[in-house]
Amino acid sequence: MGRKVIDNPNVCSLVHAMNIIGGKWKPILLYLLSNGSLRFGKLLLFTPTISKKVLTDQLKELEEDGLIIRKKYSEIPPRVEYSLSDNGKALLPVLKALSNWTIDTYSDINFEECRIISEE
Amino acid sequence: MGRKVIDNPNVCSLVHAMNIIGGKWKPILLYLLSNGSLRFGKLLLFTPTISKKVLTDQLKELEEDGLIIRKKYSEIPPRVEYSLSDNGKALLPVLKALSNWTIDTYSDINFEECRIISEE
DNA sequence: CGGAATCCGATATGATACTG
DNA sequence: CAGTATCATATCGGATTCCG
Repeated sequence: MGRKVIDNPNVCSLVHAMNIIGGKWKPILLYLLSNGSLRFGKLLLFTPTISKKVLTDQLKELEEDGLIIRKKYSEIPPRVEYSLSDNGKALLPVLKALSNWTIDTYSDINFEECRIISEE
Repeated sequence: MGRKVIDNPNVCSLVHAMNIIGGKWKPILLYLLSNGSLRFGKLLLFTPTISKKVLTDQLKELEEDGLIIRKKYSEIPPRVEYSLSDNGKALLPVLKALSNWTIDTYSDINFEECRIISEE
């Protein structure tokens, strides 16, 4: 009786990747930041059904994993700007490829009609 | 007071993508099937810490989402073979790109040392 | 052999109220 | 404005048992 060893960095790196960007809102947040920095309130506005707590948690995790940068201005009232790090920017093409695969594969779903609408 | 509409198929397709491949073991299962079909028992063997229930659930979801094909042979004892569908195969380059990004970005982690070992 | 059924704990997500 | 703190709920992942 031998031994089967599956020694594959691809598998393990994928598991790691899913831990990092697998959160429900994380791809959205990264995409929202792809055109420049946004304040906490704007991110909250653009993802309408997210709660403050969850947004805070996910942003904190993205920052800890080095995908976004949090810049706090010591003003009253406080202001915080979030933006993509270089690592976060490097992920955008991958997210784009994943998006394209999804659109091609599930052509019965009209992603054009999927809208996120906020009052401002 | 105007209205802010974020109408982006990229965002929505990404959410859909994460629903489909965001499961803890799904990238692993897809990768394991990249070299050909495998039986239920082999998949269970190659992902040692997974339970039967979770493996069953995840395979069922992957099948329902059209990424894998389940072929059941009416034998005693029963035999079931799982393989990638064309859609599943089309996802492999994306998973590879995600893997590469992860390895490049988190170079402090040695994914080479990450092993999955099973007796057989 | 390849599940299904059941139960359970852990984690993820969410609603609400409060604060510097 | 940008969070904390608290509580509640939902979903996920896992252990065990049973079955054709």
